[in-house]
Amino acid sequence: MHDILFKHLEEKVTLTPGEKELITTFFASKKLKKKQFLVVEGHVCKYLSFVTKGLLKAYNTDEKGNEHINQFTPEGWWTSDMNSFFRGDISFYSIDAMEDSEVLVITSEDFENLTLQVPVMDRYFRLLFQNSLITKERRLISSYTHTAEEKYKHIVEKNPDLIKRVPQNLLASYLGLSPETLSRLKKNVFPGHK
Amino acid sequence: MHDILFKHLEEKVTLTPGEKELITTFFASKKLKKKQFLVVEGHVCKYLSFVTKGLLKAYNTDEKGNEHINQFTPEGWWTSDMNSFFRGDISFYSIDAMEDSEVLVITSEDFENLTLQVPVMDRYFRLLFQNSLITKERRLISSYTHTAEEKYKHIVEKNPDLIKRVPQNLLASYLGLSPETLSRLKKNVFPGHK
DNA sequence: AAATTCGATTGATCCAGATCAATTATTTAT
DNA sequence: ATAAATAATTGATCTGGATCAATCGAATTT
Repeated sequence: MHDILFKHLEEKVTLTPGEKELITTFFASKKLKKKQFLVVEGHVCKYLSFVTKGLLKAYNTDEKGNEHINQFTPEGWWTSDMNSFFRGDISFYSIDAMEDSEVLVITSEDFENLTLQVPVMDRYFRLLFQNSLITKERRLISSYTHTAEEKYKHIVEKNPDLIKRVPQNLLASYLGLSPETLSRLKKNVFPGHK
Repeated sequence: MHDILFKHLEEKVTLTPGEKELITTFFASKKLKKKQFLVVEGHVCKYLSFVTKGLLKAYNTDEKGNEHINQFTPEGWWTSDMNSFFRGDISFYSIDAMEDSEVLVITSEDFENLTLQVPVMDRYFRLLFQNSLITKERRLISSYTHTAEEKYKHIVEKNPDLIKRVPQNLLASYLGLSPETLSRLKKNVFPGHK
């Protein structure tokens, strides 16, 4: 259960058996059925969650009722409304399961204790956030500089795996496009294909 | 010189006198005249820089020759092309001084040594990156959901200080707008004013 | 202080992608 | 299996903001 978590932690930092044991005690396991919510927009996001199985999505609903997907989270990745989790504000995003899923969750108080008791976790999350920041920055620049078609080509190339698991309308939302636009531009990207 | 740096570090973590002394040895001071480059797009970004005076900008030039500003960095903030600095790739951004400025710089090897010798720096940067990530995420969602006018109103409200120091065409670039659009929408936001 | 460079404004036109609407798959639930 | 709900496609139209172009203003440079 925690094996996937340790595998990921140990890609970035070295852990002693004692630290591993301690880390285990901080996380609770949670099963989510498809469509079940982990966080609901407007509530406080109580958990930082590591996905061990399945696929979640985090999204915001704007004033006009349009949903904007912020993140897809498959196995081996973390998800949360960070602003809500770390600062206690109400959550801007809802997070729900796109498939039957399993997550390891930690509360913010426990997160604080974990980093104090196992300082190398600060290093792990420093590296994790550092990488996320690089990715997020790229996405932001891409949102300004790339055309709809370029954005689609790019994600197909970089995340072929994800494309297969995600309905097209939700992928459109993630890319900041309307479903119609994504449907149309596919013909240009794969002219010959069904 | 390093005082501003310590003031900022100590907002997030506690440092012993010994740690402070050690930290000091890792940073070199650098003066930049207005328009001078700290990094040039296409080269490796050698430094992570803490601005102690002045104002820098980080920007990318796309295929069509348009500049897209990624970040304005005034005193008390960090700047770098993180992907280049941490991974050694060539830099996607250029960074230059918008005013005569002073920065404290650290190389990536020294950054690695710093975090190993002063582990609490991992915590500091974990917290720093965590906050940056929250901000960057908001900007990304905003780029999809908000109109040009909303983006402008928002930044005027949140960064009134910055607005005064930044020419309008560069602010437009930061917001992903053309200078013409920003000029026009101002009339709607401040109808009475000159 | 004149000259040059750079930024801001205003007007006219254009276009990528959104929106509205209808039709046809494809899932999901019963 | 059948019905109901949801997703994808296609067509027609609209629009926010970009682009092109000219003028005006402000700041640097010599």
